[in-house]
Amino acid sequence: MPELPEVETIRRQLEPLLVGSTVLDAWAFPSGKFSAAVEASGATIVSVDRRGKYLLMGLDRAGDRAGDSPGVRSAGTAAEQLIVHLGMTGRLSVSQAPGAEPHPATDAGLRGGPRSSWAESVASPGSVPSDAHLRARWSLHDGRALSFHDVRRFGRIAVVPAGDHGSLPTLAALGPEPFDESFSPERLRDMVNASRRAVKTQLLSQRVVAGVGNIYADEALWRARVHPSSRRLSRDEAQRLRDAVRDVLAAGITHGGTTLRDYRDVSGDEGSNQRHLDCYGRAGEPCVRCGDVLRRSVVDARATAHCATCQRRRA
DNA sequence: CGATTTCCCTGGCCGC
DNA sequence: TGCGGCCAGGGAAATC
Repeated sequence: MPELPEVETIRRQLEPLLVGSTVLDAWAFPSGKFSAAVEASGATIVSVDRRGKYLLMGLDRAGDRAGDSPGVRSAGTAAEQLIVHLGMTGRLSVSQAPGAEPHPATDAGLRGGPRSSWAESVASPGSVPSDAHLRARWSLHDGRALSFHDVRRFGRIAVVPAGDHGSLPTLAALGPEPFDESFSPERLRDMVNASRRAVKTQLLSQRVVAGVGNIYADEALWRARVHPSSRRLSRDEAQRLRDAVRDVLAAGITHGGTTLRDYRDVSGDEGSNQRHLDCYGRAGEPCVRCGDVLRRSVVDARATAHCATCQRRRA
């Protein structure tokens, strides 16, 4: 379940691997969610950015600006964007040098065949994505390839004119980045109090702040001592919640993301933030702050944990 | 137009 | 061992 810290971890790894690479050819799984991947063929990746949980790769094509010399092109001038949302189980990986990995169409290393040196070098079996779940593959000019695997197909791929996000309404209406100045306690309080929806629902909506999913929402609310079903925030609560959202996301990035089951980074490695969770998934266990047993509930159709003692319901 | 509901997907796990 | 049933859940579309 990649949220902002997981996507940012992936972005940081992809940036040096992909910037300057040209897509020679592309393949997509036959589904409208992924078919746009082939539209990146022929383009050069000039930047790897992130907004909320969306990965945005700037694309430029030779001949887009006939007068430009190649060296003049820079990030921010991309004509198009390749947008990838990882959904629940999406994974991106970049193959090693040409020939270092078995071809997906072969069964080498799968059943009885010799295992690749790459597969042997990694610890967890889950770090090797199954070819059955390949959803898109971009062949690069130097023989490497960028692959997108997604077991449950909740992910999504789009190629759009730069900044034209009309086909992705959540991205188009995305709230501020959590570390941006504009994500202020005042804005958080105003938006939450202007709606009658539960504060956790608002955090998950992506409109109040970008990039928070179920894990980090529970963590932030617990840390800020705000009840997930609360519908109003005091000034103090808004200040605590704003700070807590930043704190838990920053910790998530520091620890390379949270791996509960599916999440892996570009190298196939797990994150370690799951060892630092205080609330998410801990219903029935004692609150590490006060000792009361964490309660389980459902908010916005999402499993929710909270401490009834620390997180008082206001309204 | 905002709020609410439904649907998309499949592997892992549980009970029988 | 096999199998039905249930759960996880972000975002888009449909509906209220």
